[in-house]
This record gives sequence, C-alpha cells and structure tokens, in this order.
Amino acid sequence: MSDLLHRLRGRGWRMTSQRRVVAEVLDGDHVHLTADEVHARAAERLPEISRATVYNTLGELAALGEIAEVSTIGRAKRYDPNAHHPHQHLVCSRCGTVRDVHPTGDPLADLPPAEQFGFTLTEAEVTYRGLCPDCA
Amino acid sequence: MSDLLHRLRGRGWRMTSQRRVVAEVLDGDHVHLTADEVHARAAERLPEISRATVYNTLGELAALGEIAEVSTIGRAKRYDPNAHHPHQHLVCSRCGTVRDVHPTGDPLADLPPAEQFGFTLTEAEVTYRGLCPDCA
DNA sequence: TTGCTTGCAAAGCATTTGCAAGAGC
DNA sequence: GCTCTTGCAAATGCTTTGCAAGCAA
Repeated sequence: MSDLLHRLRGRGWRMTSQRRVVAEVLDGDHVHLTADEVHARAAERLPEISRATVYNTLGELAALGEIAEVSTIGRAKRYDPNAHHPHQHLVCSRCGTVRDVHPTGDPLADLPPAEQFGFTLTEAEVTYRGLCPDCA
Repeated sequence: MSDLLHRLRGRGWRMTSQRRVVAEVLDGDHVHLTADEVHARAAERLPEISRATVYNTLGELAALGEIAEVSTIGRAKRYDPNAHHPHQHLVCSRCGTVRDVHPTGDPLADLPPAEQFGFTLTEAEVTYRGLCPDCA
C-alpha cells in the first residue's frame, strides 16, 4: 500500500494530503470506482478535497501507469488500482459492476501478423459482458 | 445494404428520410464513425437533419443489434455497422483510428467457469491497442 | 523562496430529453 | 387521423481548465 506512495515519491511527485488520500482510497480492495466515487470516499477523510483535484490526480496516476482507466459504454470511466497485475474485466451489462478476471492464454498472441496492419501493438484488453448473479 | 432497410421495415420501423440517410451513411465501408461524423455525412444529403435525430437513430439501431457501439477511453463513442460479422478492434492509442480485425480462437472460451463468478456471459470484446503506421 | 498544487467556478464535450410541429401508414 | 418521429433548445453528466491563493520542498 505505501508501495504506491513510495513509488510516487520516487518519481518526484510532490506529496500532498489530497494525493495521499486519493492513493489510499484506490489502494483498498479490488473495486473499480468512478472518479465521483473516489471523490466521495476521499471526502470522508478530507472534506475539503475538490472534484477537480481528484480528476487531476486520477489522470496523473493513469498517465504514470499506476492505475488503469476502464471505459464502459455510456457510463463514467472507472479506475482500476490493480494495474501492475495483468488481468481482464467482467462487466455486468445491466448494473455496470466490474470484476477482475484472469483468462487463460495471452490475447495478444491471438492476433496473427497479417491482421496487425502495421500497428505496433502494446496491449490487448478483453471485456467479458453478461449479467451478474444479482441482475440475472 | 438495403438489407438493413428491409430488416428495419420488417421490424415495424417507420421509415423516414432521416433514418434512411443515417442507415445509408453507416452502410459505407468499414469505417467507425462518431455520432457527430455520422451527422455531418448525413447532413450532406439531408441538410436539415438534426443531431438529436442522429443520436436517437443510432441508439435505436444499436438496441436492435444492427450496429455496435465501440467505446474508446475518453473519446466519443464510435458506431460499427459490421455488427453481424463477429470481429474485434484494433485502436490507435494516439489518433483513435479503429480497424476491424479477426483474431484466431474464441475469446469467450478463454474464461474458465471458475472465473465466471456466476455471470451469464453473452460476449467477449477484445480491443487491441497500439500505434498505427502513421502515428508510429 | 520557488514552483507545483489546490479549489473554485466556469467552460467544454458528448449525449439526452421535453415539447410542439410535422410526417408515415 | 392517430401515432410515431423530428427539430429545436435546454438540460444533463462527466471531465477539463483558468486563475489566484496555498503549500511542499
């Protein structure tokens, strides 16, 4: 947990209470919070924190590769604190819940060179969709 | 092409010039236009068409399963007219271009039951990311 | 001290919606 | 004619930004 704070400090991040709180919120369980949810949880500990700061901080953390942005169609982005452990996502089509999953095999390996069209591939992101037990 | 129009008529869709034009625009090559781009192209043929109508029509077509929505992080949704032919997407991380690709194997098969957490799976969507030849 | 960060409020997009006028069947 | 669809404009939801004041180093 303070791993994250350490890494950030090491990268020359100026440490502020706002940034610490955002990092701590993300550091919880394997949830995938929206920016607004992060703001709400952060505000429990630091009531004055602004939404803008939360957005900025999340954007920076994502740019640093410390967290990943998960885009879901028509909904607000969610942030995945688990960026250092490769995994994919299982999304409920009804309620939007996101869960980490670990498929077998490497999706990148499934794209033959002839289908790469000269792109320099960096990653393959898989989103499994369906209904969660509660919504089914 | 008029396949699409036929199917829609068959489903009880009231045919209007606006809807016809939107369907025709989507029916082009393998492009993946944003709602705004669809509106621009539709307006070339039917200048009075409104953005709202384009959005509504695209939403309906997507709900009917005739086109697919492609969500890209932080950018406007794109619409994929090729919904009846299974395929995945290759996205340029820099310019946002989207290309259809056909990986080997079935991504759904890569998620073992133990990793399905009680979800009723309906689809697996793979997004390959990288830099296109122009941006590399 | 110096310069990066914050908070506020306003701006910016993408998209949706309410409602009266208009068109399909 | 009845009903569904359109267009406008306003509203919405999410996110970014400009700028003065504040704080870390």
